[in-house]
Amino acid sequence: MAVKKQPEALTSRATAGGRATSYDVARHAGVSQSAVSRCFKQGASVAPRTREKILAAARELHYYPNAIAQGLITRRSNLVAIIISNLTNLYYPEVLAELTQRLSAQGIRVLLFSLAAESDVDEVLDQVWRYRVDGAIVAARLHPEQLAAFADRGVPVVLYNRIGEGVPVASVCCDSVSGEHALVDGLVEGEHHVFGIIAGPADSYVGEERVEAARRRLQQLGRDCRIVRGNFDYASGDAALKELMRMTHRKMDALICANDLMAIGAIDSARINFGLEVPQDLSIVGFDGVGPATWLAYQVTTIRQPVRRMTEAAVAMLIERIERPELSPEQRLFAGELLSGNSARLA
Amino acid sequence: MAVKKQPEALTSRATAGGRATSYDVARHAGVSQSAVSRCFKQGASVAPRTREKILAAARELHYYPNAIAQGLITRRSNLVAIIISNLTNLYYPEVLAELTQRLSAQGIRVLLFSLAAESDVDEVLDQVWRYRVDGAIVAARLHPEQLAAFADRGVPVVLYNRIGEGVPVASVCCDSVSGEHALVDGLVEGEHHVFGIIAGPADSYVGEERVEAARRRLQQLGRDCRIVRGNFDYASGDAALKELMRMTHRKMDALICANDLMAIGAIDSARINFGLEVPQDLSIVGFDGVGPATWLAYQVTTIRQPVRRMTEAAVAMLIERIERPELSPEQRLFAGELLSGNSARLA
DNA sequence: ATCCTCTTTGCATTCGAAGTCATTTCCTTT
DNA sequence: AAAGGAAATGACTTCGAATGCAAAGAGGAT
Repeated sequence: MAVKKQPEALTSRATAGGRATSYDVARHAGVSQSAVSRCFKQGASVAPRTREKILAAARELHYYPNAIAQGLITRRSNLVAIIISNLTNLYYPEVLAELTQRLSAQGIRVLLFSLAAESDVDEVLDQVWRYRVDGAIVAARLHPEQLAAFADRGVPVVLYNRIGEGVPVASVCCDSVSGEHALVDGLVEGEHHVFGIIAGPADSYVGEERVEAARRRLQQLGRDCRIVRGNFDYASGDAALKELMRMTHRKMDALICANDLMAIGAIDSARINFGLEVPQDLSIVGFDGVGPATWLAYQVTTIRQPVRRMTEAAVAMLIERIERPELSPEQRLFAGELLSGNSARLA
Repeated sequence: MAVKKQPEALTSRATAGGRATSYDVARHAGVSQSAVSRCFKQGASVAPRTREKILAAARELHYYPNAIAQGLITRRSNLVAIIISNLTNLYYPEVLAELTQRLSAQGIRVLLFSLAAESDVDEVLDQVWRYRVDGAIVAARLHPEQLAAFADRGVPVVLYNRIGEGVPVASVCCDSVSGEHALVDGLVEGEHHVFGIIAGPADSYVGEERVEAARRRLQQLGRDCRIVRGNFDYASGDAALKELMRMTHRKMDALICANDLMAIGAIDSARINFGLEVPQDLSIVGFDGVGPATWLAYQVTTIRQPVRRMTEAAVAMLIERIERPELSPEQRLFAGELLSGNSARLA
């Protein structure tokens, strides 16, 4: 059995250009390491004069508590993983910025994972486990087993704009159904007759939900529609419009797009490739309320997601669950706001 | 002097729903903790049969090495901070996604900091020091003292699209001078006479550099110009155009914008607010090559930044410096590519 | 069987801060 | 002045993995 060395045997690294430790500060201030630790902890018992001495020493040595060491001993990394699949979507950067700033404000750091392909998910999760994140916010498609892995490991998750498929998971979504109903109702009352829909990629939860909601509502109101699939980007809006024009013999007078970017692509295509007036000849609506939707040239009629409220809710839900892991999985649905815009003749 | 406890006194957490440690795996496989550690380390000496046993145990217990503990002992967190000021810029999401994916591919994790206001920088840096990141990529304005702090702490930095002001720091930039020269030369040869410039916010490095390059070149070619300041966003392109039209009595026939987003705002404004044809009545050029610049409605004549090559260089430079901190600060300048587009009559 | 080398393995220690517990200090009260 | 109690402080251990070092084992040559 070995005998433990005393702290004073440690050499100071503070002066050697490296980073100071709590021991360095302790020695410099003539106190124990425990005192230094307490000094940086909220509500710990330290005499005012001692605190002063220690803080002065800390300043002098440029001491910053090592979050890695803190994480090890407290079992709280103060890290949250944010997993996002397609950052180039125009919609997600805003969400990411909001989430990051809100988490920062709560003293939580963001470990960002951006997926190039869905197949990378497992590698990403591997890293998520290794870093012992306190929680995760996910805006990417996960298999049920992958979601279950979070539960197994006791890592709280909040899904953003998607729900757990088969697995109960906390989530924050923008209500596709009410949004699409508002759009469809407006279009129908606006005397449109031939409807087209541009769907998102098949593996997008919100994409499918929006299209399904729109289709159902049209059906309820006795209207038929043609559906073509896009992939959420500008070019696919253009391509899908061309396809729909072919299918409907150019009779289409209302187009519902699963997101704004495709709506914008379709608007440009209608005007430039088909010489149509939007909305006189063709009404086009989108979903999301991204920045370009309000540009003068477009003024897309769309449903704006309440990003601030949604991110606020996501962060709040996650933090709640980090602090009280027993909380049940809750789904929060936010109604979007109808932006009347100028790209559709709504009643 | 206290006597050290033996590892077997530790209780297993592997079965308790928590996370398995290397001790749990060791006990399960009937070996020592050191063996487990070696087993997960590249090129360490472990007998094949032992390795098998350990890997099997690890799989069974869902063991993932604790990156926090590894970081503490090895003094390598494998974390890199990415500090970005305005994520909503349309240009940065692409950069961020590229950087994140490239770093991931190198086994490095990204700690993301998104600034709401410049004043937040110091709080962000505080966190950067605490997490003992191995390096940082910065696309935000830092004071010389803030840059110096990185050097003091031996944390390598690479600046993205900005250079160290007064402090030598590694950086990756897109060449504003050659880019603006190409644009200006094209415009001048294209028989334009009344020039306007929409600058970026005064605190933007690239903004100032681009405008200065354009202004100088115009001067060299004996052309005068009016300059109005925007803030890089769409609305400010519109506002600045109005201001310039007022200043030049609507005679302006060439407009140089410090970025694409303002160019797009100006194009829309020219068409919609002033009934002008672009480029027949007014040529407008931008800078960046963001997604919307290639949309059918705009087809902005601009300089596209080679984002892939730039991010690749930034990551490579950072990793080099993490491994060999003595490397000198290098500045790498990438030439942009002229996208001829359709928003300007170039010669 | 003996000796020597090379590979495997385990022990003990270390990274830096947090927290438990025992001890000391300080102040108040009588 | 003594006693009581609260506040302040320090010694020591702990988190989980990496690693220097010594011991043990395997294999080869003689």
